[in-house]
Amino acid sequence: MSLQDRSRFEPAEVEPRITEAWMASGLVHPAPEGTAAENFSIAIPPPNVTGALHMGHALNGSIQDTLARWHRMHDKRTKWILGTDHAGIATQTQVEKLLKSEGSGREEIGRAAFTERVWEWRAQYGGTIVEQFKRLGATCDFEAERFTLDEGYVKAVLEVFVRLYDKGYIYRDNYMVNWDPGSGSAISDLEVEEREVVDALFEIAYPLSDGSGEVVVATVRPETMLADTAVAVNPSDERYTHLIGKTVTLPLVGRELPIIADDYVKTDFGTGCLKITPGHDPNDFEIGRRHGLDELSVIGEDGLMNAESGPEYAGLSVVDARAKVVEALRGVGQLRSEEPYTHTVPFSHRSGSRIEPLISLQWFMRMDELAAPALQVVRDGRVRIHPESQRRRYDDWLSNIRPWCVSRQLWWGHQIPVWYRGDDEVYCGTTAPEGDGWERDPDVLDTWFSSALWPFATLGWPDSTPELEAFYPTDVLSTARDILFLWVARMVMMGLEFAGDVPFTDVYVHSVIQAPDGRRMSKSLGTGIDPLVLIEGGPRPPVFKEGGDFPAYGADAVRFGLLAMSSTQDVKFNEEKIAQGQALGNKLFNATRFALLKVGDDAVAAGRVGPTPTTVEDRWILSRLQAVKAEAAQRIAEFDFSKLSLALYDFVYGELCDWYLELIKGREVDADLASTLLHVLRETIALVHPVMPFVTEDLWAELPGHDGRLLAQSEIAPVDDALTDPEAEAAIAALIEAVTTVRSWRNEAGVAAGAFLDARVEASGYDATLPVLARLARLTLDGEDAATAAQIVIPGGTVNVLASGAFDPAEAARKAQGQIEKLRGEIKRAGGKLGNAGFVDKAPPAVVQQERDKLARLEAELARLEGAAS
RNA sequence: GGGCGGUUAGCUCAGUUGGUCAGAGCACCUGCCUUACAAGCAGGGGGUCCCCGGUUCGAGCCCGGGACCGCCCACCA
Repeated sequence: MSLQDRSRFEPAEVEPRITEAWMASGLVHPAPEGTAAENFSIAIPPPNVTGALHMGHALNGSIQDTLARWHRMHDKRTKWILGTDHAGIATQTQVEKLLKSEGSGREEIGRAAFTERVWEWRAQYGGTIVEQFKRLGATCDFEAERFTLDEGYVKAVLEVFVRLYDKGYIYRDNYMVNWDPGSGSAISDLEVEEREVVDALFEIAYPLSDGSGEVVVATVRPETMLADTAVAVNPSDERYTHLIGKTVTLPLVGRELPIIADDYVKTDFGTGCLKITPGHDPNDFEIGRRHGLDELSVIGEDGLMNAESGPEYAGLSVVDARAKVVEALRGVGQLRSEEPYTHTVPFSHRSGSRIEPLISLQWFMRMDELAAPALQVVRDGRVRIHPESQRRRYDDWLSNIRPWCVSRQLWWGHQIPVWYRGDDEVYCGTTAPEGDGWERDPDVLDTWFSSALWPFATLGWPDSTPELEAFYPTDVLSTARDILFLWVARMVMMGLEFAGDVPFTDVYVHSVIQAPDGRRMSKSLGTGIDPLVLIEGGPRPPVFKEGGDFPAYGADAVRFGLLAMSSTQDVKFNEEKIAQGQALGNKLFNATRFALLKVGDDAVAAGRVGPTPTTVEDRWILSRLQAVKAEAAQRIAEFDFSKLSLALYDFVYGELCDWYLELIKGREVDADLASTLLHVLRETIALVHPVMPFVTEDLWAELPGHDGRLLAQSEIAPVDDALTDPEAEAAIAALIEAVTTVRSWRNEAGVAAGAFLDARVEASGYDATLPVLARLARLTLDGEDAATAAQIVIPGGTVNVLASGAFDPAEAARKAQGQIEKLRGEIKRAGGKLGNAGFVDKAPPAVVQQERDKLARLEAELARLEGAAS
């Protein structure tokens, strides 16, 4: 349908067609040529293969695509690396659920069949989120999609593991880990979240073995006493120094426990005596290692009490065992107190289960050597983190880094490339060792281990490939705050260690969009908003006070809205910003319609497009266009996407449409005007394209003067300083103020909206704009001799309104009186300021002068108004 | 327990180095179908810039204290 037959932009109709054109053009898949310094690349944070597009993806997708399109349109070979993450636990859980629904299970079908099943699952559902990114208009490299478990990626992961093993950074050890009973695996510190819970705090008396008394310890986990191997006190705690070296008898168990001294114990907390359970508490574990204590385990990896806990408890759940232990202690009279106690305890971020600290044989990675250079590049500015405030977090974390538990007791993931034979033969390599009897370690690596290699593993590392040459290091990494350590910091470490350079030069940490009520957007809370529903229309989720359906806002509007919402801090979802984007798209659409209608088919056919100003408003809009282009470039450079999108909006509405298009409505169209108008429109559309790609691409095709390439493949021309025109800007600024002032006056003086007022303009600075002033303010300027009935003060003079029946003189007088009073007030304030010796003496001369000018101006205005009123 | 951020119009938020800084969008009120757009146009009302001190000729902005709200980190039983 032709443009003139439509009066509004219909995204649903246009988006599929445009997407197809982009994909067919090959623009998303750049040839691996040139160097990374010349080219522009971004690696997408790989979404989980199980995932569906949520608001975070939509925001980050909008950000990255805006950057990609911006740089592509500035003549950079641009690659946006795309792929998905195998997401060990999430995916395994998903498929296990599926198996369960079939009455089967992972243990029943075995490892090989299970992983086969996951691959099948991925083939069937894994492409969802990638397609959803397409709906957003994202120009990721869909032709080179990667997966963190594809063949090349496996090669990279194994290579990295082996090299780290050979360096001694990766080692296997019995160590205290965060055991997640939910997933049946160890997890890293970063996957643990602290939650506040109310438990009971128990005080238990441990009698001294020599019968000379007792010590009282406090605990929220009495069941772990079965694994106690000591009682600790602070060495400087005089209440207990005489007991150090003695032993107590562990109630219920009868084991003798030494009383040891350790600085960890606080003297001013609890009883000052601490039961030590190295097998089930991270602090006790550390203390135990310091003092060479036994490490007993009474809780197994299944979360149940094990044989070690004794026949009475073995097989019980931790909770049941706790009750039973408390009961038994009460029975023997050793329970001293029980009271409610609020504290924070660790939970698994993934499964939601309460973490069980256990000693377990796991693979760990020493991080300090890798952390030092990663810290340095950020301090040096080789990697810049935006906003700056996030840098501190990065710095703090890397400065206090601890070993990383990298093994997971899962089946879905990169299996650890270590083989064992017998009790003491160990082999680590990228391929299986020669010979018989070798058995591979069953564990897989933490998903983040492979994610850490993302920017270079996706480009072909460890091979030396043209892709690495052309696109590594990448330029920008845009991500949410919650994975700054989990992912970003580790990429920096791995990039420096293995790819020989930083993985990216700028990290942009974007805001988190919260639900409209300020809560976290979450599927389980019902506070989530599906970006696709915003694009396509559909029911509003319950977090909205007002029900009904979202209109089909379209991808452009959603992109604009999300960018406009974004900030350096978290923000609440604001539907109005999406609507604002929709309005902008529609505005551009209609502005283009108008321009094409205005210039006519002949001018379109002639295809002459370029800046050929013949009037002051032409010079003005060309000058303003340079300004908005410069501002856009600056906003991109500082990653301020909110200011970027709002600047575009302000230009299109506040300058191009409200004023320029209105100003030229009264003009005959000549070839120069047509050329200028089409030029301004083209440039505007191109400038908006990175934020709102669909509507702009659609309109681009309607405009003359392009070379057949898609807008997405075209350039945004650089700012042309020769077109910057302060004189024209001043003239039009005055005109705008004059028009606005007269309109306001008319409204309040009761002038009918369409009526023309007889008037005479007595003001300087309107030589070039008098006719448009008259037209836009609806003034008739031919009553030379008539008497002035009212005066309106405009920049540079007045508009003298002549007596007529078109306005109410009483209202006009009242309006004038109001203005006079306001002016007197301002004059008084300015006069007071200038009468203040402190101000005149101490303020900078320019400020004082400015105030003097202001006072003079106000007084002149007042004089004119009073002259008219008297 | 440390660290960071926030509090500005009814709502969501901008406000660079202290001096046209009291703003935008939406909502609201008034008037307009002025043929690009009623998903539009023109005009308008509306704020103790969280509170208390301080610095300064001058504070939304700087300093001190406080209140409330978020977030991150953290091994007090």
